[in-house]
Amino acid sequence: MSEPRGRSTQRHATATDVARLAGVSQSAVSRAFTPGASIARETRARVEDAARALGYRPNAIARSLTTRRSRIIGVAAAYLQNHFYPDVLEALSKGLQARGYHLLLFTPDAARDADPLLQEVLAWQVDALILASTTLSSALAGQCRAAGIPVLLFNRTSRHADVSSVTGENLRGGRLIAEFLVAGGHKRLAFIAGIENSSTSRDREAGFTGWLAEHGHAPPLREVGLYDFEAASAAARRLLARSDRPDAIFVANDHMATAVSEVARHEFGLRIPRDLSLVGFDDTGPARWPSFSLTSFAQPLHPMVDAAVAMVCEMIEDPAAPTRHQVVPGELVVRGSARIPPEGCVSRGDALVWRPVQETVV
Amino acid sequence: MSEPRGRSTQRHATATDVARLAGVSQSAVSRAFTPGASIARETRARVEDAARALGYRPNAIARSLTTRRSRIIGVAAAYLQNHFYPDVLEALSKGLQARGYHLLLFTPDAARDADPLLQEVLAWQVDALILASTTLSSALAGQCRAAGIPVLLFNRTSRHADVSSVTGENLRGGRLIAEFLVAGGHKRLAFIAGIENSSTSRDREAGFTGWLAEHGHAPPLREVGLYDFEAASAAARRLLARSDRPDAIFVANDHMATAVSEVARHEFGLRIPRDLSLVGFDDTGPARWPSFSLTSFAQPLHPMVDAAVAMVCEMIEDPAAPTRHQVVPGELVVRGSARIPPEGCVSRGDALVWRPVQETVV
DNA sequence: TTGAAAGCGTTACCAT
DNA sequence: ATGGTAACGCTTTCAA
Repeated sequence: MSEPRGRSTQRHATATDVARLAGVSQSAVSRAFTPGASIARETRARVEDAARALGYRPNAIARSLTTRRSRIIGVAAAYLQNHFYPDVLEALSKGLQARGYHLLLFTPDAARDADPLLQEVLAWQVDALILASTTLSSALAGQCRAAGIPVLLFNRTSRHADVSSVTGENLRGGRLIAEFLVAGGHKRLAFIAGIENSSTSRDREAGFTGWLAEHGHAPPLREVGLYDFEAASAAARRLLARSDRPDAIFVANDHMATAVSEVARHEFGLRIPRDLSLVGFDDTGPARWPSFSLTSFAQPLHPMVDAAVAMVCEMIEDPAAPTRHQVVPGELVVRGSARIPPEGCVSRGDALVWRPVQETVV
Repeated sequence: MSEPRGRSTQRHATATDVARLAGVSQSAVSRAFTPGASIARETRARVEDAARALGYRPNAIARSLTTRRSRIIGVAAAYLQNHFYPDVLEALSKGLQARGYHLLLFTPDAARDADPLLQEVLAWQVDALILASTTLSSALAGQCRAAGIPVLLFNRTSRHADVSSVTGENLRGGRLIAEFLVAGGHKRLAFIAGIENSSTSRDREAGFTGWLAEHGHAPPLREVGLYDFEAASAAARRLLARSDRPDAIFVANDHMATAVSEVARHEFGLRIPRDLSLVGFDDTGPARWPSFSLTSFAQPLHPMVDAAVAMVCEMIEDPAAPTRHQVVPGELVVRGSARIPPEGCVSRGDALVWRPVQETVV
């Protein structure tokens, strides 16, 4: 071991090493690894041989420094307990990897405030940032935009900052669910919200209560479940312990809806949907299992992720592009957790969905 | 906009800009942002003011290039459907972020083979790689080690490559479950494996069948569930349709165990644990909900993640450190999905765990 | 098509 | 304690 400075015996081969071995210039090596570059067929072959021999791979970090594009996309995610997000993360990662991007994970720590997270995001020169966390203040989004980093909100929007977003049909879903429950003959409706100031929960609620109000129904009872399993369980307990217990609950997402289902059946001995109808939102994970068989407004994963990938790439290509709010259509998937109205169900693929004869358009 | 070349109006401030404004050298700026550097209190203050004024943050990419440490840790994850992994990912990310590392996500695509993934991992100069995917061949681990990158296997081991790992007590868990089921008076046992050649499934099975053999019991029936919800459901159907239907099934993880529970109750009308006992492994997610109330050998998330974080950091500090296989102790959490033996249950915290009077040591 | 050379934004090593 | 300067490994002009 006569190496004077290497901390590891394994010194990575660099483009210069390859150039020396191939008998070409270092620039030629760079060209050999640049898709559209002008290089002679034979030169490329020589470089490739040498590279193989040395186990050379272009250093992505160095490349990022010169190209000023990191090909890294930051993703701030939390609440991975909610099954929707891991699925999103996996699909996003695959989609972006196919386009040569990688996801750098930022996990907001409730203990620390958002600022250090912002600093880290900025430090890493991410090409874009995807916010898939309801928790994170929209302030972060605004600051990144201000710093010139394209930001995409996934499954949420922001009314303060002017930031692009991909969401499901939160408003329409809420309306449809109201109509569905009323058509099912329910008399005492309730809503369990997620986090109060999250756009997703607000929109779903607005659709729900909006439709009810427009059609002369009493406003629903209301509790807050904070998108959390335990908090949603507690909300359910409060609701179900009332003397005027609701006969139908719309829960702002499936994750909380499964909690409500558990409490209703196992703690209150209620039969679903005989004693209580339950409708969720997302149509993911355990909600589909027979034990829950949840009627739920679907947020179609792949269309949403595809839209997100396309938008992110577009924003990177053209940072000046105008903000867009893409809403991906879903449908109300009917299963066994809520009483089924006499009319309006049509089978679609392997699922049953509900389509009111004449949907009231907002 | 007279800027001739900027693609974005927002050009990031560099250390040179800050130096100019603060009236110091660029080296001084670097020192101001380097924790242990020797710099006068007053100089640092001047630099900090200037930095604040310009919105300056050291460029992590450039830093990585000179320090030859990216402070990025690659994590290859898949099967995020299994609730255990999202939890792991979130905890790992938090733990590493606290130590100044970030996770770069690599999602193996079943369609492509592992080689491009390796190339990408290498290109990114990750400081270490955590493999938290049962799918990925251990070949990847070996190649990374060969390239001088510290590799840590999480929730799996490899017998081919000489790679460090953090796992739960797969072997002991399997043995304990065998003992538990026999003590519960079950006569016809079955095992549902994950992926055949995954160390995790193999070890759990080896513990299970090993104990049975040592104590003169017939070998269990066996099916393969591939760690997949649908495949596990199918395995359960095959098992439960037999004329000599098992009276207890040990399923290699909770994710599959919930599938088995669904099939047993909803398709076969079996009552659990009266007609069938079920034991899983992991003690995560839906398994804890009343609907499943799964008896399961716990893999304690935080101890495992803490161990992983510590080991990764250690490996980065000292790449020559010997391989270590850390086994994090767990215990058999007793709930309602399996008949409870007359003796051996002790309450521990808010859970009931099973401790045979005199555990047979391997 | 090719090679030389100038960055990219840092850190690290020198002298001072 | 400080400033000058040489890397780090690459892409990208610019001439040839």
